Amino acid sequence: MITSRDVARLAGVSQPTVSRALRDDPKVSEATKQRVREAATALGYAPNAIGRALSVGRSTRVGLVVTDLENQFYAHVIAPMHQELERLGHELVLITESSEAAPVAEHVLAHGLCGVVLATTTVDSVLPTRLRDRGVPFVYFNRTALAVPADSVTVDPERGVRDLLADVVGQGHRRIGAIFGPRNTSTGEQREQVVRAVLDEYGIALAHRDVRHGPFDFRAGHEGAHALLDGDDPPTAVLCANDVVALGALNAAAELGVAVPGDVSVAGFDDLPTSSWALVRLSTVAYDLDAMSREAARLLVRRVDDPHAEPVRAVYPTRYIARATVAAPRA
Amino acid sequence: MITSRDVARLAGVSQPTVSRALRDDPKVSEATKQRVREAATALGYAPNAIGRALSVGRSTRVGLVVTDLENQFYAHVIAPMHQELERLGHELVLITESSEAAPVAEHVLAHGLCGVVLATTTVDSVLPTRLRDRGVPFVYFNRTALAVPADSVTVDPERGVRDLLADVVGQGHRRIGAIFGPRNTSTGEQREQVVRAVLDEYGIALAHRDVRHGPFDFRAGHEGAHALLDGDDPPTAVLCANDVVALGALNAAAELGVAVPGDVSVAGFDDLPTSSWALVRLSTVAYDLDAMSREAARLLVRRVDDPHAEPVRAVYPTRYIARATVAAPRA
DNA sequence: ACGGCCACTGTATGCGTATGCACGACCAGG
DNA sequence: CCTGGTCGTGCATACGCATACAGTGGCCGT
Repeated sequence: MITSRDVARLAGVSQPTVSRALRDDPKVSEATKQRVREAATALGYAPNAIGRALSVGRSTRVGLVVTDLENQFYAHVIAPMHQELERLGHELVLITESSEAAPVAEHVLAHGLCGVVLATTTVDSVLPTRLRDRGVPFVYFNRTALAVPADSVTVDPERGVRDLLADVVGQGHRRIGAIFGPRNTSTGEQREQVVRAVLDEYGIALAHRDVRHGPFDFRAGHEGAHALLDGDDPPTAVLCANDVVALGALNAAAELGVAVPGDVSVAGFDDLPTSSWALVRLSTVAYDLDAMSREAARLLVRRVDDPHAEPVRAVYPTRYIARATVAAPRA
Repeated sequence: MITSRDVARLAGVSQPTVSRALRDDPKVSEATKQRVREAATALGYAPNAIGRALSVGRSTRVGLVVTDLENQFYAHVIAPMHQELERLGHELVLITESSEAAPVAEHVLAHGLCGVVLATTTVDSVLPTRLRDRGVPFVYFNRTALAVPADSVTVDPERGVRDLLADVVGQGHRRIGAIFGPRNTSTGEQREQVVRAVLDEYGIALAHRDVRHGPFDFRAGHEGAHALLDGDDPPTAVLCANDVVALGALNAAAELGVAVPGDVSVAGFDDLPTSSWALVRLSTVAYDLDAMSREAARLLVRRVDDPHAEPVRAVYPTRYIARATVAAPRA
């Protein structure tokens, strides 16, 4: 391995001067910088991140805390976030939040991560508290747990859901069912509230038997839709917690021979690429997940550089995209 | 941060003794180990991975080199691999192979990764050579570049493709088209060869105009199928490089109003979860991607521990899964 | 001409852990 | 009683980089 010492020897300076020169310290003369840079490129020197991390007390690695790596949704979070972090000179390491929060917090410290993005926070998680107590910078992504304030990047479902429901109700649906997300997630809770509030404006209430709750995964949508649609008097429309859930529901409908949107309308939330497939054509609520992921990366890096900056709460707007899974109920 | 020195003070021993005791060095007496362990848990001490990495010259972080993080396929690689690595006490960091190979190799050294998994090698990539020259342990996953020998985990398409083609040909297809993968990937090349060889046994040759080549992504399948199916005399079956490509093809068919399998049969390779959706029901060639991903993780860790171990080449068998996208051509 | 300041560079040290080596204690054998 | 060995522990140091601090030399002002 080529070290700064090797570069120093070649450039005829001391090791600290190499360190300073390459980091563009103004206290080093231009001439020296030039020589050092030449020596560095001649040797193919690259600073050792481990050494630097040990020295400065923190690394350039940020963790992304996620529970369900197989979930399609996160692929579209990881990719842009990773790209943005790379652009900023940081690395992405994946962390799955296995049951206990303590391991995650310890993990962060022990491995010298400079900060973490929490993408699957539950409102009752102790992880944010732990991180705050240990002084680990973090940002909420998508979901939050506002008891512990921090930078956050979230979505405002209002506009999109309002327009979605305008379409659904406008088409004539009155018996509306829903497969909501977990109550202990801010996104699940918030979307449910908005749906109920807007429907209330139309004088529509969700029947208890038409409502399901479950995780944000395919299975929840699949099982939920089976339960909702298999009876003798199913709702004419099913609102889903997100697109992945909606995909589960669409497939359940297909299995049951229930036509979409002929027999039942289905709507999602997220507008994943899959949702625009010709085989799917899911009517859903869209927002800029890509931009959000990048912003989360930037916010975290900013936070790491300046731990006392005022927390920013970025909120992304939503819009309804009418495709082919919402239509008028059968007469 | 709590260091081994703090533990040493509390336990009344020296710092090196703490280091040895916690790593279960036989040269430390049981009594001392006991005291050290107690002190460590009392303080909530966790060894600092950075310090250790600097000291031993390598870390416990392994890189996964991938080009297309959005690709569904890799979600099903990353999840199990990550889990297995975690089990083995390692971390996963994502690396995207941006154009040049040099950056990746340097990156690995600079960030002290203990090894990498190459999941998107091309046969003409210089990365394997670079890694070998720099002594960085690595394993090939899925694809290989055999010019540079190393551990590898791959798939043997033979059995699955043979059975698939038996079905396709048995159903009566003679005009068969294909959207193959890139020629500079071992998987693309190998699958194409097997397909051609087996078809040859049936006395069938692929017409030049019925063959497309492209990356292993949705778009390639989508555009390829548009090209193949939009003419006045399309093939009656389209073999796809993998499931993601097949999904692109299925959607293109849907857009064109071409019925599957009524007007055209479509087959894939991989058997991703999506392929078994009721909306998709893709006939495809399956293998145990989950087990492969885990094995790659284990092999890499083994290689890191013993750089001179004999390279192992794990090859996974395939089997054909007939679902609903392959049927007899229209009379 | 000399004090003082600025610009630059080198020296020394620290970050947390691992490890070669030396040392002391203790025991057995001669 | 001394020698030689073993066992357990501490000491010193290394890993690669960053940084506080201590110089060194030159230049300017008086």
